[in-house]
Amino acid sequence: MSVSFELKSITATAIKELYQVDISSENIQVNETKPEFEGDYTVVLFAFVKQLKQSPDAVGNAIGNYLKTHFSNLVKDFNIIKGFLNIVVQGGFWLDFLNENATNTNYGFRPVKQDKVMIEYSSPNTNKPLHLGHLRNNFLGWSIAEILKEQGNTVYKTCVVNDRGIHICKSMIAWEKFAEGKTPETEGVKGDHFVGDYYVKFNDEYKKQVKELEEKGLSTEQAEKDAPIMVEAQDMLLKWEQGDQKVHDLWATMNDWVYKGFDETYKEIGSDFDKTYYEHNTYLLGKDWVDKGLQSGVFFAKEDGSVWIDLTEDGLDQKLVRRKDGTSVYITQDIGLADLKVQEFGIDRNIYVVGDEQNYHFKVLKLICQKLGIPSADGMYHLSYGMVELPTGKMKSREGTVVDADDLVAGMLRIAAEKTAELGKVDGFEASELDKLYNIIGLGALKFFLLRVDPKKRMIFNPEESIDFHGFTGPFVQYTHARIKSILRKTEGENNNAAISDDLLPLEKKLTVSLEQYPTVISESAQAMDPSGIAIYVFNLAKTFNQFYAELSIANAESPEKKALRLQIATLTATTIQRAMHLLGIEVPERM
RNA sequence: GGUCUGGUAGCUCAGUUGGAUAGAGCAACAGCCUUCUAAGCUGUGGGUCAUUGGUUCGAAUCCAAUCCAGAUCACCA
Repeated sequence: MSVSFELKSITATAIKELYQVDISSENIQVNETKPEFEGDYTVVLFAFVKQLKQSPDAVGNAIGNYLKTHFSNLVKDFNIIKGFLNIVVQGGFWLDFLNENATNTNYGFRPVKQDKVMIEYSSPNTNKPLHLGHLRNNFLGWSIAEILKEQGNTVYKTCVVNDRGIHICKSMIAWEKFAEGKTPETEGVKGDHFVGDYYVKFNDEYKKQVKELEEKGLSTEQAEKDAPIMVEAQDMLLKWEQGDQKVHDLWATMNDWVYKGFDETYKEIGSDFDKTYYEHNTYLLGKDWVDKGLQSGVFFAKEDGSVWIDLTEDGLDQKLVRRKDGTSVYITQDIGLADLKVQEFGIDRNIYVVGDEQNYHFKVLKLICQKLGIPSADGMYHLSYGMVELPTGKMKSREGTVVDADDLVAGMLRIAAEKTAELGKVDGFEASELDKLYNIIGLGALKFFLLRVDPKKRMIFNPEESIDFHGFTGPFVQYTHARIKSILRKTEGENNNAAISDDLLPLEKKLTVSLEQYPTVISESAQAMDPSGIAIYVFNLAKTFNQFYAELSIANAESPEKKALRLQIATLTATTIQRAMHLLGIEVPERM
């Protein structure tokens, strides 16, 4: 149990003993004491002085004295300032903590939950390559999966590939018209980019045709509908749905090109999946649920035969679930897929990492699944994240203003290589080791940049300014780890047991207190489905270590006891950095 | 128009269920490498927490209204 949790609990005990008043420990506020005051943790007294009918000073004194006498193993001393009860934790407590955890290479792993959780993330369309927005999605999904695993859950990562539909047909039509038999192999272009280029070509041609029709006097709306290339794409979609062999062959070929490209990108950025669903296999799911819903009265039919659900009582609108011609809409297959996931994996929780533009959709989906009684419907959660925008506004693939994922990653690796070369600290590295290092640093900077902000907030990325390698960044944290490892290499095998000594110095204390909070940070991040708390935490931990490092010598400490103590602190800091960064999908180097 | 987000330093962002004098990084300026890796450390300047009102011992945080930005409300996916 964490110190702050323990303090809440014993404060509740004290209040009960002293005043015979029950206050739940959750309602007691314990903060870290501000640096300008004496103490480690602070109990905020205002919250219950009214209930106890005494002044903050009186209450604080009573509680402080009670804790000091009855919990002397934890509480050493206290002081009260303006309604804040500052508590000094026994120095021995911190030493015990270090002795127990310093060599624990699994520090932070706490199996407190045993749910089966599915996390759907990435879910690309197969008509164009991945871009910066996908990167945010991929990094978030992967990180949340690791965070939930760290809490003991069993996690299945899944990807739903949107491999059918009008957007694919657009690329296909453009390829038929303009490619003259070219392939990714003949052109030496990555498959997803190759297909994406034809998607762009489609839109160029489409725009041209619309303009021509408009000049002939058609309305914009009519021109958009009548443009020959669009008509051809629609026609191709129809043929695909009818199972036309030639169309299916082309579709399969072009999708394969894209998959190959995606696989490369996923490998590069570290995304992986336990199960991949393809939309061409799932888009017909959910039809039986519409019938069941009609029978049970969850859905209702209108006169024209279309099927709806009325969500007005839930504050939403009426929503269509089956067209009058009997065909499915998008949400129908989501219902079916949600059910399929439960059948195949027996999941308790079903998390979707999808952009916030679909907030409404997922609200509806969850309500429908709950009303239909699909198992685990209550465990459905839309991990909604904000769009990544450019200073000029939204990225638009049709207008070529997207930041391409592969380009961005390549750029990050190049910058990592340049900076590393400038600093010249990696003498003796072999070429393969250097490549590995650039990869660790470049991707570390990128992932940290995207994960350090609250997922639900929109974020702005300026391609003109490269992502930083100093300050609140991945490389800063990685560098701190490398520094520690350098010391640990030199002191390997030395006595690593801190003898009992007097009080810790301020920076020794600050680091230790911070280390002790790590498991709590993980559970808060898991609870909030938000990796940014971990990024902020690990940055602050690294920063504190660097202060410690600048002020105190570890290898040449003033006494053997101090050296042992600081080695413990350094060891646990390295472990914590490594594990916390891993939860963000970021590796840390031994040297850099 | 309805619903939902968001608005904090020049820029990018933190700020736990309301708590002490609102914090980081970047950028700017001034210092620190003969001593464990300077991708580091120390210091300085920088704020009407969008606006107005309310709730109370106390509000960036809760409530209401207003302004601004975005998303969404398709027999599209």
